[in-house]
Amino acid sequence: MSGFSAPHCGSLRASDDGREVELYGWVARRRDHGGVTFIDLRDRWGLVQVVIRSIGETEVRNEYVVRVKGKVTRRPGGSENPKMATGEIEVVASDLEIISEAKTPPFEIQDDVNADEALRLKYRYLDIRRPKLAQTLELRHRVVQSIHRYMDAHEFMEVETPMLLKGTPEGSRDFIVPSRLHPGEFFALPQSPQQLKQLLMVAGIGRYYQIARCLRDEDLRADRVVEITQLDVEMSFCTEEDVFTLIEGLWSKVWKDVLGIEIPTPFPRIDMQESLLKYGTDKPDLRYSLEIGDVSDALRETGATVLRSALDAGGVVRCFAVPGGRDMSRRELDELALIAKGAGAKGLAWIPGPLDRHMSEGEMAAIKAAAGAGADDLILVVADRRRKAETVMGLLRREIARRRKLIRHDEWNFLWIYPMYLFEEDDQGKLTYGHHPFTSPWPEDMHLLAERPYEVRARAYDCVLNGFEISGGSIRIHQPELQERVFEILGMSREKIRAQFGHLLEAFEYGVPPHGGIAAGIDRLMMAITGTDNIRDVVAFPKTQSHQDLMLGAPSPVDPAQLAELHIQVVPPQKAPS
RNA sequence: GGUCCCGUGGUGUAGCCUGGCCAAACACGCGGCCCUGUCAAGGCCGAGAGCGCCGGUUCGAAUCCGGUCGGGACCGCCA
Repeated sequence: MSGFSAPHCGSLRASDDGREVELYGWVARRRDHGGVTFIDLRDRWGLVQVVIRSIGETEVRNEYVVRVKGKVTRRPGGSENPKMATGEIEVVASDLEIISEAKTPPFEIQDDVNADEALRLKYRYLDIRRPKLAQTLELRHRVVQSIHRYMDAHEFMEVETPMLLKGTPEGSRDFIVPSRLHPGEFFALPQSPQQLKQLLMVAGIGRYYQIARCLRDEDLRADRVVEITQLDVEMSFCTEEDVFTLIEGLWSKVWKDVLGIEIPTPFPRIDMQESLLKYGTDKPDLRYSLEIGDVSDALRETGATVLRSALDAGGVVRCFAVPGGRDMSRRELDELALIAKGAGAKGLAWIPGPLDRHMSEGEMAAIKAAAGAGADDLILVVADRRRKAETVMGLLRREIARRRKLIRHDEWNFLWIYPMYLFEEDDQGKLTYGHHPFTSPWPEDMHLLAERPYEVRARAYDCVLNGFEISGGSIRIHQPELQERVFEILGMSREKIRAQFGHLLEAFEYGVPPHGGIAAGIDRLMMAITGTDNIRDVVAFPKTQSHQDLMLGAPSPVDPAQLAELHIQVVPPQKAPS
């Protein structure tokens, strides 16, 4: 018998009683009682207890790989272990062979051990032996399989797109790959198959999907990795309502398949601007309320100079109530202020607090009303430029929810951010696109394009789950005249457009169907499903914040000959004089 | 590009603020011995770090200061 046909350690049950088996696995734990020794044998499917009595020397240690022959037996009455899935039975060994010995691992292979993450990443193959991580990977597999079944059932065709693409100066920074055959020229790795999927629509595929790897050379966060996996979808002759229905159906199916849970559809929709105002983010977590209010107008004449000066500079004053927050210590408030300052705020005010005596009764009442504050509540107040105030309030709102345990953890809170807006203001106050330059405006807002572009709604949408942006997309522009107008408003030159999007625009001259789509980040989806706030928990081999693979030791220098072949010369960074 | 947090045996922590009582403590793990029903097995014994690295202050540094490396969180960035 080989290990392939052998039963799994973790799969044995009382119904296997009496069965002669051969098991392969790792020694998870050993309990030596002198005359009898118990071994918990582990494989991907779980643990089973092996009983060893008088079969000679059994010098097995933790993490040894062994083969055990024996008989599945019901445990003696009273010695069943209800904490183990295999706890009703045990395997009485008749033979044990050590296949491979093992050094003591650098950390204990146990779910509750909280070893340093760098160490876990270096020995990721040991980390994955921990049942929790192995189960997360399996869950991820089942989610992806469910997605494939659903997309296939709806007649979407999976088409693979190239990994070596043309670079784009727009959007995220590209990872580039040198061309050996074309000195000085480079490919770019895909940030997403965006243009290719639109070309597939021109090609008449109609319904396309792909579970695609995408790479973005940007600085990392707790919910961002360099190499992301996304479900990429595009379809022809569709409206946003079709996309909503498709994706709501998809998540319903996945939740039912994988978690056995019915989720209610359709999902609620929230206007992007409303989300930024009320929740301080474009991906609100509505498993807790803590709604933010604006009190800018009520404080125009206030005597509280810190607030007044922010307003005079064109900023806003925002606030929200911390339920029962009057019990917060000065120390805790200082910590919150530190968080606010860390996010770039000038400061944090609270009521009741030192600012009270500079404000009129009317102003205080307005703030209490806007925050919806009760008698025991404390109100947090931030005054700053609008975007900064939103960021800071969003951050504080999340922090308060965590600290005061206001999150309803049993809830799956799906929602659409819709509508979004076609244009945004960049740091220099210049107009730029909100989603991407092919996003279609709302037909009824066309008259605003020239005069009030910021008010033009976009046929773009994000799907948010428990505060994670799990997908986003849009209906694309397919009319050349409209596309040209949008480029014009964005101030893009004809040459720039030709160089970057020429192939797409040319394709559109050969009969383009109206089309739209969406991309869903599988990594963030898995974060929401598993309830982790660390994206590395749902990736088999993640990189660090500084893009390093601690296990492989990548990136690493390459041989000069290899560089020469690629016509590349390395210029070491200049160390700045200190 | 910026701000902040962390770095003590194999692992996780305590000690650091308020320098000497620390040739560093506790738990787990590891090694040996005992033990026929444990399952975080138990009992006894034992080994294992000079406190990420470099430099400074001091009679004296894990503890204070500067730099540096590594990890993490956040702002910017991520169409």
